[in-house]
Amino acid sequence: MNVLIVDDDREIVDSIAIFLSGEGYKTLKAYDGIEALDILSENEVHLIILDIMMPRLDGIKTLMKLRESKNVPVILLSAKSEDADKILGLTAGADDYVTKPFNPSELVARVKSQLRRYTTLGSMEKKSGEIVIDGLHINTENKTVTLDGEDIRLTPMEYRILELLAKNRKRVFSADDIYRNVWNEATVVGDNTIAVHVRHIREKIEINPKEPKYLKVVWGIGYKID
Amino acid sequence: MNVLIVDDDREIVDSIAIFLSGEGYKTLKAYDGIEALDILSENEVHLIILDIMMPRLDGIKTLMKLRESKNVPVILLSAKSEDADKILGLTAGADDYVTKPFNPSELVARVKSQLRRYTTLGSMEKKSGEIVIDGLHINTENKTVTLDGEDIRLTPMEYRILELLAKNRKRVFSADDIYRNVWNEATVVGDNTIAVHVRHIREKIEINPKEPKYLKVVWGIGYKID
DNA sequence: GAATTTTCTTAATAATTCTTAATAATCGTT
DNA sequence: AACGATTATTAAGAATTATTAAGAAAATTC
Repeated sequence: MNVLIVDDDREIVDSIAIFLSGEGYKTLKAYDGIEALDILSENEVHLIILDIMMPRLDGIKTLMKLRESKNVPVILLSAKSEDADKILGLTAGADDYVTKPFNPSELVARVKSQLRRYTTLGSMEKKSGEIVIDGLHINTENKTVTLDGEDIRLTPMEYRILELLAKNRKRVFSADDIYRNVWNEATVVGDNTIAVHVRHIREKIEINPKEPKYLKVVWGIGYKID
Repeated sequence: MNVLIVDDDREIVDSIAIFLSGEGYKTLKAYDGIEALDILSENEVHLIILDIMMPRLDGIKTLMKLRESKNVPVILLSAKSEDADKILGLTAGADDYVTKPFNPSELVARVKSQLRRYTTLGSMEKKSGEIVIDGLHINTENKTVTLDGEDIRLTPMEYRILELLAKNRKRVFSADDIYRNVWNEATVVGDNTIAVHVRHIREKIEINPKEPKYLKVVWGIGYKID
């Protein structure tokens, strides 16, 4: 992993470089914004540590310039701890903001944190996109359901109810719980909607709806899958 | 975008919620780690703001637990500004660390910063002019689309709708939203135009338009690609 | 300016969700 | 075990929303 360190104070650049090298990162150095952009255009850079106060081209302007073409994580560095500056920096496209003087270990931790998201990206959602309950497979990525290999066509509402119960096996949901989770609103009194949906789901995923294997009733309370 | 706020101090939770709601985020609330994990298992959460000091299950333990299955961005919140705590938190899998008392606007800026990386995902390298969704490649430079290598001929209007949805994956657009974005004007009542265009796009990019892989319907709301 | 393509309109059809009501199962009480 | 009360299941259909087909209107191309 290559980290570009940008600051007009060479001592700071060097000391940061030493800490990062110790953690196994390759470091590149620049001493103002123009130099930083030059290096960026020629090298592969995975993260940038960018000081704000610099001659020629300051950190914020550099950040805005590089954001036109690159999407690499940027940690801003600044002597000012003013909130307004932090907000400005973060709004301009920074991923983090550290005020000087800083603890080198904290900076290293923040570098690692940003890069971790880079490397483990893509799996923003659940790590496993599939819930398996015996023959019932629920793919939460493409919202598809198969039963013993056979594709099951569920309506959107039916799918959401099934996914809710499948995600929380053994937990019992009352009709009202389901309503809240799926519709995001309280139940209307004397409502039978959930029961109807449950029936439809059962018709599709149960061989014998009278003796449900998956979607079971808990009398007086609600429904569950276990 | 849904943000889960976790803190045993209800006042803090409520005030953060107010600020985030003002920015258009949906908020969910929990008052300890156990509650947080419950909510996480049932809801789609895009970012978590997590206090460290909490009864029952503290923030760090909660973070470690949820990292077993989820990869959602987490901003830690703590009264302690000790470097050691920050480092511990960041190492445990947090994406950011904010100390109390904090400036609400700064917190909002950090939330936006974390979510920006989430939404503009995939394009870690140069902002390539290409959107890739499985076999579907959309070249925003020359406005061309290919499906599994095959060239797809879309009309200008169809292309603009597809690009809009593809650029904002997972986001649901109502017919009116699409109208506003593509035509820059409000929808006429009782209009079916969007549905027809969607159908045409589907005919071209979906192998089986009945079971759309890319351009999906969200019943009662609109369309999306995810 | 004729031919072609693209966009929009209309209307019929299909799918999904919700409501209602009748029936069946379960439970607690006697 | 019989009873009434409660709760669940089921069926049928109404209301809502989406899909589809066909063709008219508008724009573009040659």
